[in-house]
Amino acid sequence: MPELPEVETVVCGLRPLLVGQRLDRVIVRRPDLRWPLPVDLGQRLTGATVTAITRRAKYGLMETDRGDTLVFHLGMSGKFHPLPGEPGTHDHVVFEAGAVRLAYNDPRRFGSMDLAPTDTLFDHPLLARLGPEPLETVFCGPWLAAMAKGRNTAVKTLLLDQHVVAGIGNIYACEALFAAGINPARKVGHIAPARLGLLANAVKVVLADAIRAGGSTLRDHAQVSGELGYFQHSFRVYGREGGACTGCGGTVQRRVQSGRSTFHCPRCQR
DNA sequence: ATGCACTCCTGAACGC
DNA sequence: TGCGTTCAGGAGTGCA
Repeated sequence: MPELPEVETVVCGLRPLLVGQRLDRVIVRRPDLRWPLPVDLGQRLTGATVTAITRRAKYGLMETDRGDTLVFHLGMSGKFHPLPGEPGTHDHVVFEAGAVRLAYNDPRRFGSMDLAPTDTLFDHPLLARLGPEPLETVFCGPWLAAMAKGRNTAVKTLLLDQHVVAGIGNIYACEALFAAGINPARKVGHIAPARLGLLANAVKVVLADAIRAGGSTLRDHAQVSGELGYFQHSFRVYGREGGACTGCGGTVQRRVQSGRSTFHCPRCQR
């Protein structure tokens, strides 16, 4: 389940393979991902040279010399992998550039791709209203406090709101709340600003550590090289229901919060 | 404006 | 062994 660290890992893997390369051929084999791909996506990318590959929130951005940028989201199960032979069932888009042949593979098809003009890229509806990057300095305790003001929602829900801060998903929300010692169900409007400062800092530390580990591989995530991330071995609460809390030895609990599993230690997180 | 349920999809894990 | 059920969840949509 790609969140910010996983997308960062994928983008870093794509960069050395594609930046500076001319895309000889881009073949759309299955256009019905989360949204229908633009009908001319393959045609518009074919012949273009990739000039940069970056990331915004959980989106990858592949810029070309034709004034277009490919915006892609990995959804739940999207990955890029080298394609030595024939494409398989879930290899929906194939990129060929010289000796490089890559497939975008996405069994669940929650991912998406679109093309946007580079000069107005951040006006794209998927990107325009995103909150700040969690690793940038704008995202901090005072920012969280401003976002929390007057809100009656659970603190975990606020962390998952991409308009508040962009790129955090279920796993890292759980881990950051544990690191900050805050109960995920606590109403965000009632948390002292100082504690929100601890939380903002915890988000940064958890994400930076996860990027360093190549992300987390649970079921789906893999780097472009096929290597697996290993941050899942560092989880303190996520997926550890019934296990001993690494902080106090108590029991990690799971509860469902707005349809998602939330893991926390009731003793360490208040 | 805010908060919530619902929806998309498939493979893995689980229960009988 | 095999079938049916449940779960995982990012994020847009639509409703109260």
